[in-house]
Amino acid sequence: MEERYNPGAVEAKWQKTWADTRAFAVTEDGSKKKYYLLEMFPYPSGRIHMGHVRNYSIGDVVARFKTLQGYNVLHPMGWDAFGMPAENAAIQHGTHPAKWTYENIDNMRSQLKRMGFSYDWDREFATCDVDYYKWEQLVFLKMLERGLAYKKSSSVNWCGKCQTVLANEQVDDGGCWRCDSEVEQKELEQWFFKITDYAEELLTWTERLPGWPERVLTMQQHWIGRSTGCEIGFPLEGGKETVRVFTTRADTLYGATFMSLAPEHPLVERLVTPGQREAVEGFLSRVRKQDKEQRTSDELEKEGVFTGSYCINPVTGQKIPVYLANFVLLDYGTGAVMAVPTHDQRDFEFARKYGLEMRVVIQPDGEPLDPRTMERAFEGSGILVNSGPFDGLANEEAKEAIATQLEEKGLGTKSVKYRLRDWGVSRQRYWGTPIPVIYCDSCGAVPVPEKDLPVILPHDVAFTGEGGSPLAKLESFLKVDCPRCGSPARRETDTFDTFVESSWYFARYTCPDYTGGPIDREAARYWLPVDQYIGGIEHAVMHLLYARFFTKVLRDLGMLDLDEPFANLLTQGMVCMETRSCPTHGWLYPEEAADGKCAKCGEAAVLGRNEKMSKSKKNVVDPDALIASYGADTARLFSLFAAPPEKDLEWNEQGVEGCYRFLHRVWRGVQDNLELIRGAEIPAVAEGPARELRRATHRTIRKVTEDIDGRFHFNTAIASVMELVNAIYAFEGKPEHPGVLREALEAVVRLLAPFVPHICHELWEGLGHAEPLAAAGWPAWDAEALVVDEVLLVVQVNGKVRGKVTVPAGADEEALRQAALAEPNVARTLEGQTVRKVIVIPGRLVNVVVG
RNA sequence: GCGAGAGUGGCGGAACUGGCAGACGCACUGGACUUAGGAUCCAGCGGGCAACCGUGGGGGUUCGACUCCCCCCUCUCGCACCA
Repeated sequence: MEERYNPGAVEAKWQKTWADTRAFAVTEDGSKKKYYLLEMFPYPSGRIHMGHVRNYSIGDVVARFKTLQGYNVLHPMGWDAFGMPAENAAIQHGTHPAKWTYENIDNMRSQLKRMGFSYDWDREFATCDVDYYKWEQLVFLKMLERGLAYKKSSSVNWCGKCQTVLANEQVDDGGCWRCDSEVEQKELEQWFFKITDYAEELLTWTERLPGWPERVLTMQQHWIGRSTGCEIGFPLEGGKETVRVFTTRADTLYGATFMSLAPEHPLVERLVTPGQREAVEGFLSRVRKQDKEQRTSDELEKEGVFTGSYCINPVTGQKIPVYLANFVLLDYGTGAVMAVPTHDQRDFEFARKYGLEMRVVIQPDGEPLDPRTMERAFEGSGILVNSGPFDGLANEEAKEAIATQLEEKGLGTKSVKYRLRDWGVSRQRYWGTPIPVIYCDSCGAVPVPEKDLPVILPHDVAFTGEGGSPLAKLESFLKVDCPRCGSPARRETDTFDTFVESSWYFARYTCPDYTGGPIDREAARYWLPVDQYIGGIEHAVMHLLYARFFTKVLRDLGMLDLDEPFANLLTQGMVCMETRSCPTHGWLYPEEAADGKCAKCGEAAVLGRNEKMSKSKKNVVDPDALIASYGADTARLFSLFAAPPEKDLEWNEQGVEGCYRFLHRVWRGVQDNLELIRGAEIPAVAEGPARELRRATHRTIRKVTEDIDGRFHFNTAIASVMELVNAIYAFEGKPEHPGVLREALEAVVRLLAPFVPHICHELWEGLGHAEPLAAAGWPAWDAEALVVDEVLLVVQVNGKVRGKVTVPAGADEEALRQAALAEPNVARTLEGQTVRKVIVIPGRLVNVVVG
């Protein structure tokens, strides 16, 4: 063991040992309790960033802790490798997406290895490996058989100049990010997964996931958005057809004075009268120019147009006009809304704008409502009026009564609707899993037969960023014989949304080399569910909901015996950092403004807020530089110590110094006492300072154990070890109890091992242990050493601290009361006052109430 | 706009079920050691002379509120084709 702490040498030594011995490779072992720890796998963007360092440091603490506790821990790592950035790199720099991706993976793998994370690298895979995505194609075919995958028309962002589909992210302020021309909405036939079939199960299971943060479950519940209501048919005037609407407010039916349809509603074409055609066309072309972001956010001006047609309110018999409205969505409910302007704010604004009739049907207590003077819709509860036989009913009761009568008369049905929409998985892009379907002029869409899988993503294509997917231009890929009739046909050129790959990778880690199907049920039965899943809060809804959905699909396809994939979830906060900018040169990297001035012009740099690290804002910290100057252990320690995992982490370089200093301090503490403590025995009984140190040692063991296990309060766990180290330094110079000192130092090394594994393994070896630290297991605390004789009692008068008094540990309430009242400062405060009440909380405080 | 969170010294944070607000670390100040110190060790460190005042702002519940309730402000995340 070297005299001075040299992280570079220590870390290289242990990383080599771990790699050579495949220290973290695991297999199914029925004799041990399993623990599956998973962090969300990274997208191979090129280099790891501080968000990765933090995420994977958090996971590694838990993995190493559980391993030390004796669990058989599966801790895998891989790559979420399909996606847009690879294709963009190809368009901009001519690098093939595969080359770009695999090179990035090589890079990032070595960076992760340099961090000393305890991964079973034998299980590594990338989702762009054929051996991964071919199984996804198989799952798709099974879903197709079951009707869980289907095709329908849906709109996409379309740049007419580039002749290509744009992601929402590629639309800047309504314009194409590459050519800035106006983006339009275009209807395309696309593949969907029927996640709505699972809406009810996904919702009810949110009640059975106690290991998930409440806020994530709440967000998912709202996303699924179950609402009970009723579907009502409004007959078209002079026709046989009815327009079906869904409403949760059947109680307001008598106040429905017009109807709003989604612009994409299938009846639109038939409803438009010749006189209104021009107005409707104009409206539709404006709506098409609003991208999805705008349509779904409510920032845009409520706008609509009259179709020229009318339908009949089924209970009043009144003829009501049918409008198209930009805020009505085809995907939700029936795509048609009965409009009640007096009791719905959106309908109110719409009616005022177009001068439509308003009728009050619910009266609140007090001021009667008058449609002529109302300033906004009344959405509260009240008593029904103008509602025929239902007048006088409370509106909540009327919901049920009206719905029941509609059912009896065959005019409507009670029903449940969800806000959740089916999952569109088609992407008009190259770098993704090819969708295994063939189109034949006579047979239609034909699934690729299982024996013909995989449909391999071809390598040699041209990337221009224009004219749609490169696959569509590759004859050798496109041209194929129809598997059903043998006549010339063409392949599907769309690829899957990359969320599909990340919806089942956790299951593939249990059997990455399995060739009999997507998942080896035996391996999956042993390892799944994931005991602890860790990742960014930004995935609270979409990724986590899709993964839950996919698990249930795989279960129903007989591929997996599991209802929910993740038993416990930890969502970590963002890593942020201050931004700096120069009035003339814009954003500056930290090193370009080291002295508070712009390195280019000397102008004072403007210090911005803490923001999520991003290349565009130039507020990034390169983990490599950090590791080079301080080592991986310091980088890990800081990212864990600076904030609790679920909080956003604000980066500041000075805190890193403190962690580095602490590790030096630990090293010296061991090094300076090596001679003294060699072979020293831990005494059964100790007195005075030695007893205090033993108590501190065991208190720290308990604290760290409880902080890691389930609570994930790593920052306080580390703080408590720092306190123990301070106690050890204070104890030095009292060499009469070397055994107590040895016990304390060894506790520090063992407790820190999950956080800073390299230095701890080295120190453990230096302490003369033949067995590696991993074999020593996790330390237990000795309840006997924790016993205290005296406790400090806080004495308050009217809730304000007036004194403190030391009392025997087991003193009864009366003794505490006496001791409190006798405390000199308390007694002085109480002079001349009447004591009304004395509240005694044993072991904590006494509050004397006077007045 | 809708949904979900967060806000505590100069800074990051602690206070677990309502019970000493500010643990631990950074920064800063002083001291020791030293040829030297940007190393190390020790000590101090919310504001105020004090009574007291202090957990984003305002109200409430309670013997007692950072913690519970109501209103408001600010910031962060998500909003279905970024992953």
